[in-house]
Amino acid sequence: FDIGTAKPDWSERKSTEHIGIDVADPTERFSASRWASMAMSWLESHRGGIPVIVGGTGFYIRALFDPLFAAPDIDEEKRARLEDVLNPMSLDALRRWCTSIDPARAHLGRRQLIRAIEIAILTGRRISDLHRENQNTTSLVPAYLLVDPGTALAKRIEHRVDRMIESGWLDEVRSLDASVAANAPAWKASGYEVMRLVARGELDLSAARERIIIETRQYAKRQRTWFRHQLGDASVTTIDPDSPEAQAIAQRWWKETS
RNA sequence: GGCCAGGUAGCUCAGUUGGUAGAGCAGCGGACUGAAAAUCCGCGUGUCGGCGGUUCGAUUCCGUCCCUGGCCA
Repeated sequence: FDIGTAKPDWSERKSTEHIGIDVADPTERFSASRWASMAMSWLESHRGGIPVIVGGTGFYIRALFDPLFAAPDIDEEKRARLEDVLNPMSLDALRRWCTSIDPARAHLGRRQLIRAIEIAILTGRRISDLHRENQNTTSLVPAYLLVDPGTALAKRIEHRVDRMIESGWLDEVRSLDASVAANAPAWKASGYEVMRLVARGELDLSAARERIIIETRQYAKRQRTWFRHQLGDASVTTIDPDSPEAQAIAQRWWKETS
């Protein structure tokens, strides 16, 4: 999963050391806390410079500076058995169940409802309580640089998708489809499931292109909403990369944070 | 030029036996504590193609014109 995930290419990796690429198998279930603990160990083993953490997944980055509660130990076998019961359930049914055991989480999405029910049943504790009692802290203080080209974003997304297609995305997906389990979590990455339909001859490329552009735009919209509301009182500097002042603002931000 | 089918939300369409209309998608806003490029929640006034006519009342019926597609010349 290289092309559609926009991994930095070899020349970029040569000019700047990149850490944290290809750290999980496509079939693995990953998590924000796993990423945060990996990231913490990378930071500790690279003292000396100022690390720049780059990416669009606010939840993962925040988990590093505002640590998640310590997960209670859960018997994996019991969890698997419970999921066999939960997975086939309708959204409404999950919501009703969650309303009765952890109502503070009942307004969230399917994935989150399942987790809330699992934690409550398998540990006897509510996530909302664990969250409130969370004592985990870190001395790291982030300074965010939010890069948002505003209305120009739509055009940039189109170009980005076109470049991926030109770079052989379809061939990549064809070979992944032959080697990676169809339900592997990595297929959830934007565009991959749509491209897989093209690879299987179930959708034509131009329809897929439109679909992927829309998916990406919708993801970007969610990112904007997330960064607008979920960063608390962290320091955030915003730049429009197309604006003439962008570089100067970024340099000032860099100086102030270092 | 003739005949037929259409013209309703940004797009694809439904609908109103005459009382000014609603779905999906897109878009916008929001939620978010171990699958987050994920998972969810909320938001629908638009000359119902134009102009006339009938009617208390027309997007709906009638006439006419314009546009699109198909068939025939």
